[in-house]
Amino acid sequence: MVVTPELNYDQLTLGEATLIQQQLRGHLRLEPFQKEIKTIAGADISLTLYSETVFAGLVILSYPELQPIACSLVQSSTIFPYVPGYLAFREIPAILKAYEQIPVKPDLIMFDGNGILHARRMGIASHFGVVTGAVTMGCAKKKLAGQYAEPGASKGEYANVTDKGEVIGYAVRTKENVKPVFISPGHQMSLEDSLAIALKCTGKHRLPEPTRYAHEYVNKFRTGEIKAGYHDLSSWKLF
DNA sequence: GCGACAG
DNA sequence: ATCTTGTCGC
Repeated sequence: MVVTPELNYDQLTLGEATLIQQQLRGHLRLEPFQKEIKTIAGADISLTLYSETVFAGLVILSYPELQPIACSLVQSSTIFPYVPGYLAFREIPAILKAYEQIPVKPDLIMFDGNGILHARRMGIASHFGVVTGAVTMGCAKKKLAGQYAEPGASKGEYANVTDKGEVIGYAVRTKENVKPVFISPGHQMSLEDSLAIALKCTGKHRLPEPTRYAHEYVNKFRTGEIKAGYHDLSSWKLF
């Protein structure tokens, strides 16, 4: 873990936020992930237009089955604006609350955003990983930084995303004839790990199962279909 | 100055 | 991100 003042992110200036990102970058670890993966979580937030209310959540899936087994939902608020490159300061406080509420932490977390595929190599997935010590990776729907050549149209094809001469992630075709998603390691895993895991989490949709379910659940949470708290989603299957 | 720009 | 209907394509 790392020294982080209070998460007074709401009061930070972009200059201060940049300094925090540069400091956190010094703690990034991208060594290959060794252990066996048994659970993987998807993290995401849902917002209401013109409101500072944030509906955050994580959905834990079994791996490699990719079946939802639990979810943690929390309502929070933020006044930090959305600024490309600083998404972490707007979403992490809320996601952290939902994460702390989980009794048994997942082996790794996939975020709806980037890991090191970021101008300063400190996207939301990397930021959360360094702050909590968790194993993380990113999966964004649009390119934030770098350049890439359009990958082949078949599912599973991919292309490197490079920036200043280094590979910082991949543009991955998770479904035939659909726009690619952008994969990158967040913390405690290698570039290759992130790509391999993303491909194994691909189902019938463009978004990998972890983030797809996370998006679905936080949205149901925002509309009132599901209540806040930690919910076990698999016990009923035992009967 | 110009273009790019996760959610 | 969110507000929204039908519609084209696999």
